[in-house]
Amino acid sequence: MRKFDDSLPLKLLKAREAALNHFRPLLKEISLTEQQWRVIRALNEFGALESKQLAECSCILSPSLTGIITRLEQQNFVQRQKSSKDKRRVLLSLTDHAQKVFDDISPRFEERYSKMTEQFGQEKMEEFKELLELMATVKP
Amino acid sequence: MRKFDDSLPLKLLKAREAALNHFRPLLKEISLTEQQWRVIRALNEFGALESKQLAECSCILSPSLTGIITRLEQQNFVQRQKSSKDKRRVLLSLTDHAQKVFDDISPRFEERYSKMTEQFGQEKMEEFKELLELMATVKP
DNA sequence: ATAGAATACTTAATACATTAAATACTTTTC
DNA sequence: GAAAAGTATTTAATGTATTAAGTATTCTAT
Repeated sequence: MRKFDDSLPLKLLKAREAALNHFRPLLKEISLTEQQWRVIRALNEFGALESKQLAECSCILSPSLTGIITRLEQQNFVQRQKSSKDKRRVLLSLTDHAQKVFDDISPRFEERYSKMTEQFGQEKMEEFKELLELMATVKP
Repeated sequence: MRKFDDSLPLKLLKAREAALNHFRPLLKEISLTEQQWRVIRALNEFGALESKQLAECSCILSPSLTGIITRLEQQNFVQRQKSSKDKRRVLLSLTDHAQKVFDDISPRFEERYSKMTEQFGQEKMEEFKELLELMATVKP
């Protein structure tokens, strides 16, 4: 039978852990969790987003996102704003403070990302990302 | 700057989610979480293990494992046994019940694993796993 | 125009992740 | 041989994952 270690989900977990280890020191430095940072990155790129859209693109389920946003709001990183057209919807966006923190720190993330890519190998990384995208499309 | 979606950790997360979706229905059927199943699979392959070894090989941190084992013990899947040589250590092993459940269900996991591999492509899967292993070794 | 279906978000409950600190035991060192 | 340093596991505290259910609002079909 297939060995324990020959498990795709486990390998994906280990690879992700290894990748994240390149960025944890920076996250710790700015006292943000991995998920909080993902949310901030998404809002930085897309501007204001509704909760559902943000959940979709950041790969976080709505119930989790509610708590994450609440905490980011308390720390003055994100602001909630109810839509006037559809009162069910909530618009989320970065505060000026968050934008500043992001602009300050993101070059250092980029730097580490480059080093990681370099260590892994540029070409391999391209190939790797393509395979990851392909796997993301495989349906049960 | 690099786009939000062009993030290795995010791609790894999405790929893992997609992979896990192949097995979630089975896990739900036997009412075990992904982590509980990982622990059971490890104990099935390696027999009795100390807590630290189990944490290491199943990629679960010790504090998390304590809770997981406690719950598996309550459900009669795992038994704790203190080492007589070193009273700090705890030996963990599957109960007969767990072994039976494992033997019954694992062929169906294998079946789904094969289908997933087939959909993805056998050769691509080999290549993919190699890249994942390589990534797991890249250090910050 | 309105009952009922659908949608967006939140709450609730349980399980796991992460970091720090505590506990209990073992090994080292002087 | 006892204090100090180290180790294995657990506890504690906070944050996130997952599923189900609740709330408020909007849409749809009569």
